[in-house]
Amino acid sequence: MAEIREKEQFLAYLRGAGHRVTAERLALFDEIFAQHGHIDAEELHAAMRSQGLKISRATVYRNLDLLVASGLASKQRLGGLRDRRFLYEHVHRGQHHDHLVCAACGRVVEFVSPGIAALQTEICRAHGFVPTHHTLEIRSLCNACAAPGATLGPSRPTAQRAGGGTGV
Amino acid sequence: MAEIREKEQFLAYLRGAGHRVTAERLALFDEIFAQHGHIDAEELHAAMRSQGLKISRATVYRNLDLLVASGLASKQRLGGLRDRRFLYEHVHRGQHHDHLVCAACGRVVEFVSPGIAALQTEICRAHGFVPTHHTLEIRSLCNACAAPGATLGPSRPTAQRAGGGTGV
DNA sequence: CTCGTATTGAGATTTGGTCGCAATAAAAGC
DNA sequence: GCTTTTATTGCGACCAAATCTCAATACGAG
Repeated sequence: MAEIREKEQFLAYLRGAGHRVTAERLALFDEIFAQHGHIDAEELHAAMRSQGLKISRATVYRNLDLLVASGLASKQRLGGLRDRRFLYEHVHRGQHHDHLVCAACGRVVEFVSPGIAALQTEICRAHGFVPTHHTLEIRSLCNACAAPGATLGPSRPTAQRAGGGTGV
Repeated sequence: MAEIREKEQFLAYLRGAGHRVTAERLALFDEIFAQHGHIDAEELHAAMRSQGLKISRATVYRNLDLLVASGLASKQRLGGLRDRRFLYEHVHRGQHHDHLVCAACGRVVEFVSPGIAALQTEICRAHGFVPTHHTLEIRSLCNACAAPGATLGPSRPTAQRAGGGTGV
């Protein structure tokens, strides 16, 4: 549990924005920080219920938006299989990574690339976009799915984290 | 009307895959090539109906998938406002571009960046993805939406095309 | 502790997209 | 050209994801 700073930040955000601090909001915070990778609202709700927590679906959806507004969670649809639902992910102060997702099986790999980050900024500036709040996503095919006789189905929705700054 | 080659390609694809050439398919082809930017299935359907064409919603959806399978149209959700629906775009032989989309107003700018394309390939290879079929999307904020007192709403859903190879 | 009001829960509703099936119409064969 | 076969169409029902409504609840200011 090293997300104490983050919880402080969440509380500060809530109070600063005139929102109340409710048991549901804290529980949701805990849950999303307990989760490892990308998770959707439905799964999050199920996970909480199965722990005996009483929280409604609507509340999960509503408060996820709050968590995103506070800057502590990101919400995005990743391409490929799982793009039917929004996926949420907790954010650790300032740390940013981008996503490489397999268009066939939905596998997600997180990566950090200084090179691409720089170009991203260039491109934004060149086209009248401000160079902040980027989100970059590359949709491609993982080796397994690209293999000749690939089954082309959801194999394992695992997300692995790539070592920072591969130098690429 | 310079999309004669493309129509040939579509017909070739249909026959090659054992599909029939129907009036609806040709009409849909014409419509998507008559459209300028990204358009969703619902809008496409409405546009066709308003021209007096009789085609059902289901048929539009079904045949859009076909058009994508033929390689003549792309289907993707772009981040930001309009990410509720899939957006379609006709594809001119082999030409590829990526998207820069405003997370607030949904404005989309198309760009081509050799530099980013190269890094994309590197990153794919580095993480066990095959370096083909990329789709790269940068979500950020356009100047208008990032401005201090921005209204933060859908201003104009126009898509402008950026000149090829900015050298960036 | 009391009170005003934001928040919650349950279910209805909306939205985007797919499905099942009878009617229709490509296109192959004669 | 006329059948025959069978993919395709259109319609409405259906499904999933997310949002909304509104009465009941509970946070937190005073």
